[in-house]
Amino acid sequence: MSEATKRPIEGRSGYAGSLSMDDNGNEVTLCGWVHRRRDHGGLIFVDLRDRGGIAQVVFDPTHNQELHAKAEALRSEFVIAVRGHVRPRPEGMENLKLPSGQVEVLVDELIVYNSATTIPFTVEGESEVTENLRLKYRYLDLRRSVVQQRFLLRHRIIGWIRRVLDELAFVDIETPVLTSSTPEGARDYLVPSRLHAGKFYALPQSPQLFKQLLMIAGFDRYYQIVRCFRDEDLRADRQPEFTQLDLEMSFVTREKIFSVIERVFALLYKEVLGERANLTLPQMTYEEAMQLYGSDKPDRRFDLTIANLDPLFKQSEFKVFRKILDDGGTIRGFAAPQTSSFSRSQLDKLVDVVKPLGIQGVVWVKWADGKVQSPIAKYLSATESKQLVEQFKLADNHIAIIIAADRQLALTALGQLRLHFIEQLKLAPKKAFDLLWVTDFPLFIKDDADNITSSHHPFTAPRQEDEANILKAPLKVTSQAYDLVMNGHEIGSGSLRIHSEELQHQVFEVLGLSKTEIQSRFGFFLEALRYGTPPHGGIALGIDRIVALLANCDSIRDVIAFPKTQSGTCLTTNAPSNVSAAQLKELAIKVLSAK
RNA sequence: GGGGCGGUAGUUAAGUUGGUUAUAACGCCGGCCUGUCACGCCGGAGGCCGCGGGUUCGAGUCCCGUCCGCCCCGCCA
Repeated sequence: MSEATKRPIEGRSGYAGSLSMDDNGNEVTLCGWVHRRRDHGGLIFVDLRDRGGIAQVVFDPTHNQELHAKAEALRSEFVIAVRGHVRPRPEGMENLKLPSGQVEVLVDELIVYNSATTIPFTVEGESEVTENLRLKYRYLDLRRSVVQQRFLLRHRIIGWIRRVLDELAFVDIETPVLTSSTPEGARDYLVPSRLHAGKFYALPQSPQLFKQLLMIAGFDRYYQIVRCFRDEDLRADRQPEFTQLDLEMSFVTREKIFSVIERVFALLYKEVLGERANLTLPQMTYEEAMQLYGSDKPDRRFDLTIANLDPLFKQSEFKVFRKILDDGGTIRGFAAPQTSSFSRSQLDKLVDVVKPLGIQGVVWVKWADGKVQSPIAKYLSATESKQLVEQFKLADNHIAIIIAADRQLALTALGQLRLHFIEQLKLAPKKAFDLLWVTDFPLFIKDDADNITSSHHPFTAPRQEDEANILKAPLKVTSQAYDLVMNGHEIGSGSLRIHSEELQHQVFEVLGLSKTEIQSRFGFFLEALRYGTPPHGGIALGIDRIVALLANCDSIRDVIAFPKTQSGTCLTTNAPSNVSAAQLKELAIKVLSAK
């Protein structure tokens, strides 16, 4: 038994990373992991790591022979505590890379709480380890400083959100996780009910109806940072369970809701950028966004906006373009600086991205050596070429992409190509973050099977002037829905809600629900609307996406402690897993096939 | 459901037209070293080349299937 274990160390005096000259001469106790050991035969240096960072601790045989011998057995990731005195490093031996690099701790006591076998990958730095290994050993991955920083940021972001909303008199209320299926469009996760054989709970895709009921109850301002579930295929920005800031307000205008969110983001910007941001975010209608960016979530950090070329080609001799126009189609395009040089065939290939959309007529035009180069160059008149160059302000070696097609198709395709070119040409964004509101979405859209569905969700209010047209011309109705868009990602979505039973019933009718269906699924809600429902509205923000963007991560997996893989499994725990026959029997469930 | 990329020591990668004993770096183990901080020097161990089949005298390499991971389309308001 060493001296140390006879006199147990009682708690740490602080975090390793925060040691500085202010602690000079003080006795400190540090607890953590052996980050690295440098054994000089004589002196042994150990980088002790904890949540706060790293401090160098020194074992000197001339100071304590026994302790030095003990330190020789230390290895990476051993869990230790040391007590010792802080002293300045010798002249010229300071480590400027380390915040605590001015000082070190000469150790008087050492406890080894636990050894560690060689870990699968190093905790040090931003080592490139494949993600499946990182996820299998996520608890080791989470020891790494860069990874830890993201979760500390996430914690601070959520802290700011709660403080702002608390200040604005919002009430945090929890809603059920075991609930009934609500029509958010996505597939539900189902939970079998043991007490009601054959019946299922659904995990919430959002607490939509509950928060509206809370408005009817009179809470006036509600929020919740809440887990939501959607059983759909995964992506870099989509996980089956994700965290939402869900909020709802009564007696409110759209602008009031915007201002609450803008206040939140002012603080988040300050947290991340250290600067106070503009409190009023720009707004753009859905229509404008589609026209200029070919997307309802425009990435305005880049120019390359889409232009309408109909007037230019109105009188064109080029039959292909003329025919499209005569058939009620449109000709649109955007221009891009060609930062790297692409050959004809490379340009042809770049444009292939939109083939799956069914676009045939994608045409590139390159301005080089004072003339227009393009597969269709010979069909264009001199005036048309000249106007094209002028309209797009084409400088040398710039390119323009033109699509002639049905309006919706042309815009969506150009929107995709625009993003594709930004990526391929490695264009630099104009700023780090761009936030805006996209407003005035259509209330309904047609799906592939030509059915009418809600473009937001069925509880979204139409514009007041459109209310009368709901049943007559539903597809022409504009909603009071809005999205919050950051750097081309939808990070929030909300609306003013319907608060009249009659209107709500009409919307269900438009969606093709029968009277019985409406009654059985939403009867409770329609009834609730009868008992004095205030006008209300709200929004839900995707916390994972926001944190990922602010932390400059490519995937929301990087800001979720234990995320799922693309096939929905958890590599740390191996979920989902088999259950016993007894469990299934209890739930009255028979599994038809299993892998 | 579909398209693309990847899987080789503990880790990250290289591995040519199929050809002797599958390389390197880091890590690991042992030795030496009193001012290092990516410590240094010397030595050593370490392989189901994702898995299964096929072609071949011979497969990490070619073919088929399959599993896992990632990106995307569909899907997800």
